[in-house]
Amino acid sequence: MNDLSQEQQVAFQAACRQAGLRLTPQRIEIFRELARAKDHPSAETLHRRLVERMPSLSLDTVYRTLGTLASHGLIMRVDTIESQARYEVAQLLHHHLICRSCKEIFDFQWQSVDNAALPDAVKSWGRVERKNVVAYGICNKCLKK
Amino acid sequence: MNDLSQEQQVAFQAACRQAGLRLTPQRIEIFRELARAKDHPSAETLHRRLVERMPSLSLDTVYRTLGTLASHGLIMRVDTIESQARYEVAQLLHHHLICRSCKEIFDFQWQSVDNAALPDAVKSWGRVERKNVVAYGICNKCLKK
DNA sequence: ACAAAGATAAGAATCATTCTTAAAAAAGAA
DNA sequence: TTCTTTTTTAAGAATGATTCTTATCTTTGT
Repeated sequence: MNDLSQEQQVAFQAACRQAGLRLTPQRIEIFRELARAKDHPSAETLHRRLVERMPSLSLDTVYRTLGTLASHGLIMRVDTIESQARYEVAQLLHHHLICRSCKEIFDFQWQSVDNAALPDAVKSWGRVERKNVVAYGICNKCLKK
Repeated sequence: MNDLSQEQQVAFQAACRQAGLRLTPQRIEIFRELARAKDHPSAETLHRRLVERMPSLSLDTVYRTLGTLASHGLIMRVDTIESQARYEVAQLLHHHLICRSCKEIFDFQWQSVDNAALPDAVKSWGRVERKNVVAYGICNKCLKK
């Protein structure tokens, strides 16, 4: 646990208080595990990892907590065409590259898109809050198989 | 049914043959309905519409057919964070604007992104096949509520 | 028209997620 | 601290979306 995650943890706790969410060991551990994970895990994957440390943690709590945190903007649900929902801690702006074969999700930055204004046709649609690129392809590992 | 959809239909049938997929009335109607729809419908929505014309059509066939056509690239499954899968006919390159409130999906074009090369960091990842922007916000209809 | 392979309908089964309920824990007040 | 109120949790039932199984029917090439 380095300074960054320490800081992230403190920020998380402050954000919970501000949102009127109680700080429970479950929420703290679920957030910590998600922040540490780099693979945009599903509820089930997170639960599998956490049960080692918190044997009584229920899968339902993981689902419920991820939903709660996402609805308060503390974490993000990732856009995918998979059947299982996957999550990530809302980090600095980034985009996703998804392997059609192994489903691994790779984060990348693309500031020219971040800074670009959306086309005029979109202006009359409503209020746009965020925009992300989702690219699909086959990663090198899978290409070699 | 105008010339465009007529043409689209012929192209669909040719693509099925080429892919070794048999041309059944179910597949033809499912594709036709999806091509006509502008709302990126789910399997259930499509089934509801089609049953009027094809009373014996099973929901399972709609699911199966959408899966088959998507795996052959004839249609696309849309990236969303919804629980139901939604589909669209693979049209000319476009992007999506999704309303967080009513879930309506609006298509738009953004050629500067289409033509832009991905950042260098991505080049070593593998083979990228497509890239789409997914923007979230609240549409005007919902803002007025 | 005929055989072989593929596709469909119906319903059972499965997977992912949410709901229900009673018990346990957090936060604020005394 | 202890009490009180309200939230959160665990467990398992329930639901929603999708897929599988099987027997029957169709398409397609001959």
